[in-house]
Amino acid sequence: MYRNHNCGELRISDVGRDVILAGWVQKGRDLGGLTFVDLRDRYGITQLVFNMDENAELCTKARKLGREFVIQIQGKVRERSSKNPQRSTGDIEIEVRHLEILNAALVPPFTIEDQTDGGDDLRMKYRYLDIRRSPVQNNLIFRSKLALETRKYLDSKGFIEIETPFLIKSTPEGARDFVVPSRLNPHQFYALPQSPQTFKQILMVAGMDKYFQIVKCFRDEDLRADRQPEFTQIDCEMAFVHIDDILDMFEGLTRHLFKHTLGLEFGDFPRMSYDDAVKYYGSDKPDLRFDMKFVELDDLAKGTGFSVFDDSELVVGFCAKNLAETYSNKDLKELTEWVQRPQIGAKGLVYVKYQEDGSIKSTIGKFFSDETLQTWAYQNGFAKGDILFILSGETEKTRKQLGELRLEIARREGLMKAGDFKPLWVLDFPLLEWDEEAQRFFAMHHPFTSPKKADIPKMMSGDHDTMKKLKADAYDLVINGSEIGGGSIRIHDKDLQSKNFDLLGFTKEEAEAQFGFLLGAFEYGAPPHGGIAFGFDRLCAVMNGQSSIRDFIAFPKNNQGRDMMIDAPSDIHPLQLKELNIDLASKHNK
RNA sequence: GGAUUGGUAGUUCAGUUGGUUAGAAUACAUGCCUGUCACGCAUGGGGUCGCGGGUUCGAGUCCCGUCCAGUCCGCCA
Repeated sequence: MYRNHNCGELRISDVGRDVILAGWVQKGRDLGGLTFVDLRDRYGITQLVFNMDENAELCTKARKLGREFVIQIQGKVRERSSKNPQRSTGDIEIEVRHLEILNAALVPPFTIEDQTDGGDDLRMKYRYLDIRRSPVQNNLIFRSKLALETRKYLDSKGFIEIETPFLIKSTPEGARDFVVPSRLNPHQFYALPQSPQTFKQILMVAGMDKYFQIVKCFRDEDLRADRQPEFTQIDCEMAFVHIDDILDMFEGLTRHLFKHTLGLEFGDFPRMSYDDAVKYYGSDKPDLRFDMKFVELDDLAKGTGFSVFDDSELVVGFCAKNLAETYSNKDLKELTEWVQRPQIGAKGLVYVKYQEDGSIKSTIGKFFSDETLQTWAYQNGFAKGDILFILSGETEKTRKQLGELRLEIARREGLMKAGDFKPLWVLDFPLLEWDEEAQRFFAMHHPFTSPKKADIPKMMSGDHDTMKKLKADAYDLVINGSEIGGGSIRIHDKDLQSKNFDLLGFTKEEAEAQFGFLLGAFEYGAPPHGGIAFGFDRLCAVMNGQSSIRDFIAFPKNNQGRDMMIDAPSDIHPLQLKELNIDLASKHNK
């Protein structure tokens, strides 16, 4: 027997008990005649004590233990004479009788402590050491719990978990595919799924009307703190449903998950149209933990002879409460430079300070009288002490820029509070998105998304501008400004699906070659259906108030898509290449 | 593809205007210490200043190139 207790469970009530423990040496404290060793496993830390008077040989051995040695001890639980209330096992210690070193360890390259001194790349390279740290362990334990609760809820609602294949067909729409060469079919490739989308739709046609899967998906795009090339989705699909059936079901799932992991309960999630989200928050995923809703100032600001505003498509601003006295001219200048950075790209930043004494201070004071600016404040409900930030220009760009500024102010003012959760449904996304460069439409969600019923006739006959305005039965679940889930009612009619492919620029032949199986399935009795997919890694991170998903993934990839621990991707043996009929000559000729 | 920040001891970082032998903390090693739990005290070892080139009497510091890492934009149906 290696152990009969773990390192986190012994209490004062266990005093006198003979125990066997095993684990890693967290740290030793050698006081001369007395040596303490903290023994750690994933359940906690238990203090071992060795006394020179009682057993000099054993104590000497204990003094030589290094960090992260794996040891097994046998001893008796006893009450401490000086307790440590910081630790759950702090009332007791183990008076050790036998000590066995199961495995010695090198000095770790960073400290295995909650607040480690290790940088990110070291932690990734030695991920097995990093995962010994309790913050990372807790994240992985949370993830496991979240997956379990997901299965519990969906099972209770009659969902069936069905696995779909990883080796599938590459399609040009959407993200870049990871491809896998086929040995049996020379010069042909599988693609790894970006999502099980078409398979879950086929399952609906097959009559498995409530499907889900906690599944890996793969996208060969650049990485971010919240984006990995392989990531996990809670992928769901239901047949015979309208939008509300889906929203209700998965609002229920979200509630269940928050309740059973964090103990938090929510009322009904607010719902907002895509158009309103963009108009009032400059984003299709607004963070509603704070206000700063946009106010459009066209009526007030235009037509007064101030050309910057007169020449703008849109003049829009928001009110930052109680910042007039906090933000100095220097701060505002710095903020102006911030919005002018190429990543944001605004030309300048206009502000109107409605100061505590009632006076107005503004970058546009030269062009507008104090009375006029006071009217702006008055009409938009600003109070003394507030700042009105204004951007102007082309509508879409300006809204996006102001949305970024809104988030930046929130960051600076600490308004993005961890532990505060503001879920939101964003509804009625556009069906299509025009791509200037490619001179064609792309599906905003994906090519299987159903247009709103009322828009179907327009879709059949409409011109270019009408197409831009088509709305889809598509929805996103947003929490704290993070897109947690997205889905849609799908097209289940062959002709409508063909028309949609047509709008997206597919020829009949291309549509048939790439999605013929789906179009074929639709001819054999496809039920109305729809679904949603949750970004599982991102949900874990958001629920824990973190922005990076990497610490919720046991073995994540770095910015370059590399696994630093196993050093992948890597070269493969020429024989493997030969078997796959792949010639890398071009690589060596370079 | 682009913007930006960083790369100095095992680790996290400091290093002024270009100027003596490159520092701190922590980790590590040795010694002392019988109630520590961020133990304490003393001593010690530890550096290709990412790499290559240039400017200079002299480069961790300035310039050019390059590699690596982080964040962001593009991209991510």
